[in-house]
Amino acid sequence: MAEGSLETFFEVFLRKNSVFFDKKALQASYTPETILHREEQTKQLANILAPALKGDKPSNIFIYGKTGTGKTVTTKQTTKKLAEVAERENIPIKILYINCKLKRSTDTEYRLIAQLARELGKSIPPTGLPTEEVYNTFFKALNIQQQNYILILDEIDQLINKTGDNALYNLTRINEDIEPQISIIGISNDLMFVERLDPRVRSSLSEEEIVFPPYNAFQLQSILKSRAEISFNKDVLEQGLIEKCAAYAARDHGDARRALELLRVAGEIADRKSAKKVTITDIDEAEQKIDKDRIIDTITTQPKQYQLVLYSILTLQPNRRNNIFTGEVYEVYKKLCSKTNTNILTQRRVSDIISEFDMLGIVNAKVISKGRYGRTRDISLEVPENLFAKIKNTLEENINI
DNA sequence: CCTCCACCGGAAAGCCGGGTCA
DNA sequence: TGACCCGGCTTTCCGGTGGAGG
Repeated sequence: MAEGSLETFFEVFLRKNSVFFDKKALQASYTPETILHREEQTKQLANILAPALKGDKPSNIFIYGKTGTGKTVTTKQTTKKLAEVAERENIPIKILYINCKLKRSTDTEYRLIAQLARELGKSIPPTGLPTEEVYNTFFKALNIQQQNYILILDEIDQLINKTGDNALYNLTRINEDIEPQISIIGISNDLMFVERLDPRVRSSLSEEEIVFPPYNAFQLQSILKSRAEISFNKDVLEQGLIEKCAAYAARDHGDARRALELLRVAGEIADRKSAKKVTITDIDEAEQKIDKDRIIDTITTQPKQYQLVLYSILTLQPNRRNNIFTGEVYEVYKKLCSKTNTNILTQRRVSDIISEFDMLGIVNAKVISKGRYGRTRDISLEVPENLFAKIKNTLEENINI
C-alpha cells in the first residue's frame, strides 16, 4: 500500500459509518448498572453477607454455575454495594477479590497467599521464600488490621486442580487461631471439583450454596436488547437478529458472555462489509469466526513440543480409513524431532500432551482396547475439517519444518 | 477361559531457572 | 557466596488392564 493511500485508508475508516454507536456495552469487561435475571441470587447473597455489617462472620459460600451465567459480576456487584454501606457507616469490612485462574500470579498456593498479603499492603517477592514464611507475613498483616474480611476466590476449581486443597484448608481454618474473621466466597463452574476436596474443607467451604442456572433464550434476549440499545445505532439490527443470537447461545449452555460476543462480532463483520445493517447471516459468520479464532489461538500459543505432537497427529489424519493410535503418533513425532533438531520427549510425556489436547477440545482421545493388540488411545481431530490446511500451515511456520 | 499386547496413568524424583537470605 | 525455596517440565519406574485370539 502506498503511503498516501494508507492515510486515505485511515481517513475513510474514520468517516465511515459504523453500525456501532458505542461498542463498550458488548465487551467482556463491561459491568451493567443492573444485572438482569439474577435478582434471586443477589438476594440470597446479600442475605448471607449482611451479618458482616453487624460484626458477625458471614457463612462461607460456594457459588456454582456454568460460564457466562453472571456469577462473577453478581458477586462483585453485591460485595461492592456492601462495602459502600460499610464505608459510610464506618464498619471495618474489607473485600478481597482473587481470580485463581490468572497464570503466574494466583494459581499456586505460594502465589495465592502472596497475592493476599500484597492486597493487605505487604510486599512479597514473587518467589524465593518458603511458603511457611509467606503465611506468617499474611497472618501478621491480618492481625494488624482489625477488621473482617470477605475473600472472593473466583475460578477456585483451577486452584484446586493445580495445587490441591492445601491452601484452602489453611484458609478455612484461619479463624481458629486468628482474631479477625474471614469469610470465603468460592466461585466455580465445575461442580465435580467439590468431590475432590478434603471433606473438612468441603463442608466448611459450602456452609451456604448458591446456584446460578443458565439463562434461557428469553432472558438472553432481554440482556442482549438492553446492551444493544447502548451499543448499536438506531435501526441497524435486522428483524429477528437478537432472537437468533439468543437462540444460538441458549442452545449451548445459556452463556451470556458468548451471546454478547456473537452480537459484537456480527456487528464487526457488518462493518467490515460496510453494510448498513447487521443481518442474520452475519451471526452465522460470526459464530464460525469465533470458533476459528479460538482454535487457531489456542494452538499457536502452545509450546513447541505440543505443536510438534499436534503436527504429527495432523499428518496422520488425512483420508484416514481407520483411527490413529498413540504409538503411531509417537513414531511420526520422533522423526519430526530429528528433522527439526528438537530433543525427543518420552512416550509417557507425549501421551500426557495428547490428553492435554483432548482437554482443550482440539483432539478427541479415548482409551480403547484392541484386545490382543493392546490398549491405546483412539485419537481424532476435533476441529472442523476446513481448518486442517490452515492449522497445518500455521504449525509449519511456527516450528519451521 | 486364559494370555498377553501396547499402551495407560499414578507416584516420585530430577533438572533447571527463577528467586531470597545471611 | 552457598544453602535453600518454588514451580514448570520432564524422566523413571511400574503396577494395571480390555478384549482378540488361541
